[in-house]
Amino acid sequence: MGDLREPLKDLIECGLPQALEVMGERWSFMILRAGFNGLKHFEEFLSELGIARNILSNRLAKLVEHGILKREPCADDRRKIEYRLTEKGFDLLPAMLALRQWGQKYGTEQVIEDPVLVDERDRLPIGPVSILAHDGRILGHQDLWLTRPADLGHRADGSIATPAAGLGTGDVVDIAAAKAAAR
Amino acid sequence: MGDLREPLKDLIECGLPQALEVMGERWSFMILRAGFNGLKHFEEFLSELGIARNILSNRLAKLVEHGILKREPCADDRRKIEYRLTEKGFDLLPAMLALRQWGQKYGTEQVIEDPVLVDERDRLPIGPVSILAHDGRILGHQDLWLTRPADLGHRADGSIATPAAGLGTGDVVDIAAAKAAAR
DNA sequence: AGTTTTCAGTTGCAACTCGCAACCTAGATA
DNA sequence: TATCTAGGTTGCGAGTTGCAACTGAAAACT
Repeated sequence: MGDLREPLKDLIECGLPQALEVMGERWSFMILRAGFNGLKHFEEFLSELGIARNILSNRLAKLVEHGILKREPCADDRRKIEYRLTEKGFDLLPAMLALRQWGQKYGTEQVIEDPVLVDERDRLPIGPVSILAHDGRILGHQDLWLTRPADLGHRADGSIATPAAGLGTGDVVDIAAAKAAAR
Repeated sequence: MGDLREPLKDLIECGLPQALEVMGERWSFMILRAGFNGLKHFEEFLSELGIARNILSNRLAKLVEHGILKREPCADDRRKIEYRLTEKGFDLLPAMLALRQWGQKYGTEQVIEDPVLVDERDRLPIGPVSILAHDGRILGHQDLWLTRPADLGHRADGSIATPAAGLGTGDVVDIAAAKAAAR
């Protein structure tokens, strides 16, 4: 497949484009979810997702290529191939859950989650996926600031501080100001 | 393994497909990120992202339609239109950050994050986006299980409990087993 | 052994989406 | 008035998706 198009990758000032390169594809997250649910074989994914064969083949290959799934021939039946999550794949769980929780919160159709995801220790439902401070406090978007590495640990003193929830474009410090100055 | 596997249920049992309906589109997350960075106007998104005009127009309309952005004519210049994040849009921050952190962790190219996202209170970098238990403990994928709502709060006793961390399909599968198999 | 079924694909083709460039319209600016 | 600017829309070629049919090898029946 000739990739004449990878504009996303050009904006490599944060990890987002890198993540989207793989997971931004149409079925990637659904396949990942199926993987978390324990599906391993081609035909399982096929009937579970209702995806076209060629697309599934292509997506699985891409996920394997990017190290999110491992492709291994089955021991007992050598026609079968097992697609299993790698550690890299498992590390997508927070992202997937966050997306899922968001979809659930705002989805039009009221989703009655028949099987509920719980903490195995006390069997109580898990809380929302959260952004944590270094000391474990839960942060909201109001609590986030953009700083240069050099300024780490220094409190804002009026001129250095950035009243913006910037998230990694590579813009210097104050994004709004930079934009304003640019015209 | 799961012999209790129930007939495959619809995929719509979890919020993921709902979330992907909007955010699964090719540029949605990049536009969202730009929104978090304070960009508001069409031409700003255009030059920041390098996206085609028609696609940007289409994506913005879809994001507005889904209530992630608000479209409001500018007061001072009536040609201009402001696209601003709604609360629903801001609620995507954990998902976006989780994705970004994953991309940063595994990205091929070493991203030197020049501006770092920090907790505004102490200006220390934020921690990883995490799955929390109801009491605030950070959970890994080993700690997650799938239960029926009726069984909430009851410890596993061998027959009722479901040793699974399925994430919405209704399948009953052990995520720990999947993880063990992954290596 | 010979036939059939299952698994994991590949190929061909129609429909759709993307990206680029050009064009359009209302509102500012000179 | 003419021109510029912001935010689109339209047309076209290329790329992507989905469906159905075909392949090839390894099990499973007969």
